[in-house]
Amino acid sequence: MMEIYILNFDDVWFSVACDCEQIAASSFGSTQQSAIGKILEMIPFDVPFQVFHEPSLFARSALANLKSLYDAKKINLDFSLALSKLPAYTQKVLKATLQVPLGYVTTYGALAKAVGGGPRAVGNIMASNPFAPIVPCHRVVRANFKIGGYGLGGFRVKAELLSREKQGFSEPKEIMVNGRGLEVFPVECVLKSLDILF
DNA sequence: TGCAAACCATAAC
DNA sequence: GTTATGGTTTGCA
Repeated sequence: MMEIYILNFDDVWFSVACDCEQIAASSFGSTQQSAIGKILEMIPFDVPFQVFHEPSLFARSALANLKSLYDAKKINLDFSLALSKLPAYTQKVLKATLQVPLGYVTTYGALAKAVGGGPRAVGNIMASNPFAPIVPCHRVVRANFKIGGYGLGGFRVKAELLSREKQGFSEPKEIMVNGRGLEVFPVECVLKSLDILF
C-alpha cells in the first residue's frame, strides 16, 4: 500500500509518496490540489494508495526536509529514495544530480558528460524527476546559463528557488561523481543572466 | 541572434 | 521492433 502524505508550510504544499519507509516520489505546489495531482501522476495506476493528512513519523521528517530544501537550507541527504525500480541510466543521472551542492548549478551537457549519454536524455530525466525537490533538478540549467524549463511551476518557480539559494560563491569548481568530474558553477551565473534580479 | 541538424535514453505504440 | 519526444547543444550563416 502506497501512502501519500501532504502538508502545508508557509503557503506551500508538500507531498510525499511513501512505500515501506522509502520515498517513492515527492513534489510540491502552491495549492493542495497541484501537490497531490503531481504526485499521483508519478505513481503507477495499478498501485493501491491512500492519502493522509496526519503524517507518520517517517513522512513528517521527509516533509520537513522538503520544506528545508525549499528554503535553501542544508539537509542531511541520507534519504532512502526508491530508486531501484527505475532504469539504470535514470538512477545514475538522479544520483549525480544529488551531488550538486547548495549554491551551485550545473548544466545538462556537463551532467551528460559526467554520466555518459547526451544532454537531451538528461533533460528528459529531469522533466520526469519523481523526487522534486529532493533531487535538485532546479540546479540544472542550460549551457548558456539560461534557466531552461521546469515542470512543477514553470521557469518562475525554478528562478525563485535558485535566487533563494544564493551563497555568494564566485568561482566554478569540479566535484567528483562516480569517478568522473562534474563541473558546477555558482548560482549567481544564472541569476545574472536573468532579466529579473531579485 | 536565429535556425538546422545531431544527440540519446525512455516511453508509448 | 519502431517511432516519437524532449527542461539540449553546437555550428554556421
